[in-house]
Amino acid sequence: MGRRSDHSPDELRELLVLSGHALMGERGFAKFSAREAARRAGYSVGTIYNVFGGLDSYLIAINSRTFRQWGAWLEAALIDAPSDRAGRIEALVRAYFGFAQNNQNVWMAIYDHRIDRSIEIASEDDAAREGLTSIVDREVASTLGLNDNDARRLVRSLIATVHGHCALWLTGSYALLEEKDPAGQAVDRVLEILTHHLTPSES
Amino acid sequence: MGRRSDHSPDELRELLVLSGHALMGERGFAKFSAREAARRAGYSVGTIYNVFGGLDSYLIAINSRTFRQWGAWLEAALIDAPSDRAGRIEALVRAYFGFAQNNQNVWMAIYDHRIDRSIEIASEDDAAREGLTSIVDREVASTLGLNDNDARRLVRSLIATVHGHCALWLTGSYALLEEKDPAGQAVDRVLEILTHHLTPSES
DNA sequence: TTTTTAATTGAACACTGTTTAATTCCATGA
DNA sequence: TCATGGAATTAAACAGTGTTCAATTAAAAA
Repeated sequence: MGRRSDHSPDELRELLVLSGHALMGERGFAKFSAREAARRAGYSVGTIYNVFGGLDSYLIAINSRTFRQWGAWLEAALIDAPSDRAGRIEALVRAYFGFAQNNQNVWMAIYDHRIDRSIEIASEDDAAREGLTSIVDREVASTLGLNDNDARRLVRSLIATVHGHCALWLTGSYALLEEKDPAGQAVDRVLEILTHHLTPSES
Repeated sequence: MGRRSDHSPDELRELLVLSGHALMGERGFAKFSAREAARRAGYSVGTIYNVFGGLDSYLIAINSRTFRQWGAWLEAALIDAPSDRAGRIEALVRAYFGFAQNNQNVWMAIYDHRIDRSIEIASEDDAAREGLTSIVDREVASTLGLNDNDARRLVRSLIATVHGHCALWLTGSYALLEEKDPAGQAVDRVLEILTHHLTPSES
């Protein structure tokens, strides 16, 4: 069992997040077990409560790791993307789907974990979430002839549009059960929406 | 405790679905307990396994009830809706959101319950799910100048679009945290998309 | 070296879902 | 009317879970 000289507080925190994230990837949210995650890290459950204060905060930390990986995945995809607007949008949406498909369990865990509004999320975890939308902000909003606030709202609405397709697809929900290319549908919808928000000179 | 003369098999099935549905509404999927649902119906857990064969089938039956209520809610909203196309679409989307907001726990349980692909859903439960999309089919697809298959795909993509807004909103996800009128955003996106798929004479 | 302080554990508690032997009840036949 | 066969129902057992907290252990301070 772990001795406190084995790891600094930060190392221990990281170690637990790593083992928890790996377990989440194997089992998914429904079958996740904090006991098992601690066991695999070489510690006992209590340590998780010491380090994170509670299960919710631990799960938030695990999901934050997913958010950071997701952001990096999108950035990587944008490097190889074409330079025209439609091409970049398509690359972004397909990368969104690609990450979700290649990391189904941890991706879905983000939305499976319902956080009570009373619990406040640490600024570091908040940043991980914000990082993702800021990529889309940078990629989409700046090209639109809208004031900042309208652009912000539109970007978030576009994220919701893509999310809806991805979520219904990966959860195997009825609506998209027979759809062969959900990402393609999402791309089409996003581009259709965007043409409505371009100034004439941009279209 | 329940005696078998108290209820016919069908009545018992219905009784258990009712108590389970009520409990789901109170507690939500994460805190749902089959034991407690059976207890409130006046039976013990084992009865649920007898009647439904397993927890998954029980949850499917509970969610089917939600689907039927949801469908009825939409139909009711369409009766009072204006007769112009945009007005009816808006009424439909807002009713979609309205049901979800007024029945948060049971609505989310639909998507929280991940059904293993191996488990087959009874035709009755399938119909409950299909009923919902068929409402949108009837309301939207027939007005479009598309062949049947394209219209089907588009309708499902529109459902995914609305679902994404509703899901991110109700789960309190980051993207829509500050959005005051998520339903309005969904309506706008749907209408923007639809104008792309209308024949010139319809627009 | 002893004392203090903090990290870590392990056990207890009240719950789950799931299975199965035992019980209880009902309908049928004598 | 009463016994019996069979089906509905239960209770108990099992292996887990999250959560808390006294007891223990190890490192740091004195």
